[in-house]
Amino acid sequence: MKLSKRGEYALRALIDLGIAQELGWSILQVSELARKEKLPVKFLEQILAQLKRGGYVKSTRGKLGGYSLAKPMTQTKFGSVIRFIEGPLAPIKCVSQTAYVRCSCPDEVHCGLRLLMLDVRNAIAKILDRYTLADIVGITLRKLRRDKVTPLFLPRSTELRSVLPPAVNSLSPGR
Amino acid sequence: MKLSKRGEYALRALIDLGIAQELGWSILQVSELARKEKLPVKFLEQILAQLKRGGYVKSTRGKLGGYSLAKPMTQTKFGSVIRFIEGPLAPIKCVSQTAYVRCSCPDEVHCGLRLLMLDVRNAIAKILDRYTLADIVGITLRKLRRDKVTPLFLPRSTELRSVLPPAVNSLSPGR
DNA sequence: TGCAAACCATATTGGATTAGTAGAGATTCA
DNA sequence: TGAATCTCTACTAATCCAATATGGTTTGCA
Repeated sequence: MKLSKRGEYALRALIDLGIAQELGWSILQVSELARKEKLPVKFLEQILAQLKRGGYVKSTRGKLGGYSLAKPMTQTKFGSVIRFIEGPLAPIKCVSQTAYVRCSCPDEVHCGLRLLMLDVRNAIAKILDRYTLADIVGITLRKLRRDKVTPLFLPRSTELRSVLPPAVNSLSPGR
Repeated sequence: MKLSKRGEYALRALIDLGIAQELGWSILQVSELARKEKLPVKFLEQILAQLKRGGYVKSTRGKLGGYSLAKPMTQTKFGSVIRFIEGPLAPIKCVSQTAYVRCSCPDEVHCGLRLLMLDVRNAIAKILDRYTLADIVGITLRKLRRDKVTPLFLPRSTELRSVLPPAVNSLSPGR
């Protein structure tokens, strides 16, 4: 029932890009993302390239380049991303809705295991196909604000710092 | 989110042993189990040995030996078996109830991914920790009877056949 | 123009896991 | 004794995982 590191990092990156976007950053560099989440840069690079091929992020090259979200956060469902990175959500393929394969059991119709795993698959899909990046980014930001924590995307050069949205350290503190 | 073959075969074997028990067989041989489910004998042998170490089945050696369930079916929860064979149910360790490990993210409390995965973990655990072998065996048998299908554990010797419960082919046909 | 900072593409690697296979040994019943 | 069963250990081929390595190409700017 495991999410691979690749999948985990992909989701982390998307959420961070979402938070950044919400705070007014148009773009984040791989190095910045890697530093914030403490991930290996080159591995994350690969993952972002994959996410780009999947249409979840877009990139601009060259100096001042980086990655940003390719579409509205409400349109990125976690189920979709995880299926793209990891494969079907279903624990066994004979209960997958998106990648069904008949299993080796002699009588699929009366297979109790199948019934159980179908339940599990549905429970997973119900969550992952409902929540979008917008939901999680929203929740995260609300929690951060409530606890008065500043989400930090530290720029590395003074030039960049001057482009930061001025209100970063004084976001409406919530209730 | 995958269940390994090892895990799948383990659950299949337990369900079959349960069905057999319910139909009056006291014991099943590995070879018989393997034939019914079309699994590699030697691999299944290993798995059953593991299930025995976990206290889920018991064995008797020698001729006429085989495997049977070690405890009442109501006491074998699927969550327990899967944890034993496969490890924690949680997609990432920082949301595992039984095998928590802190993850590498900088701020666990405000991690949106964690929140999402916690939801997934709970949904999985809710199902797998609720259903017992008794439930699934019961459901399977009801379905088989309703459709008038005979669950076959064909004995290979005539000696054994004479010990079969006589009512196998005339189980109460259900509604 | 040149250079540094970014993304892009492909190959390689070490380790772990998966899904078995192989073979000899121990136990039991007839 | 012999056949049928479980038991134990070792081995393996293939795949996947999580990176790492290397060398590109593109772009902004001094």
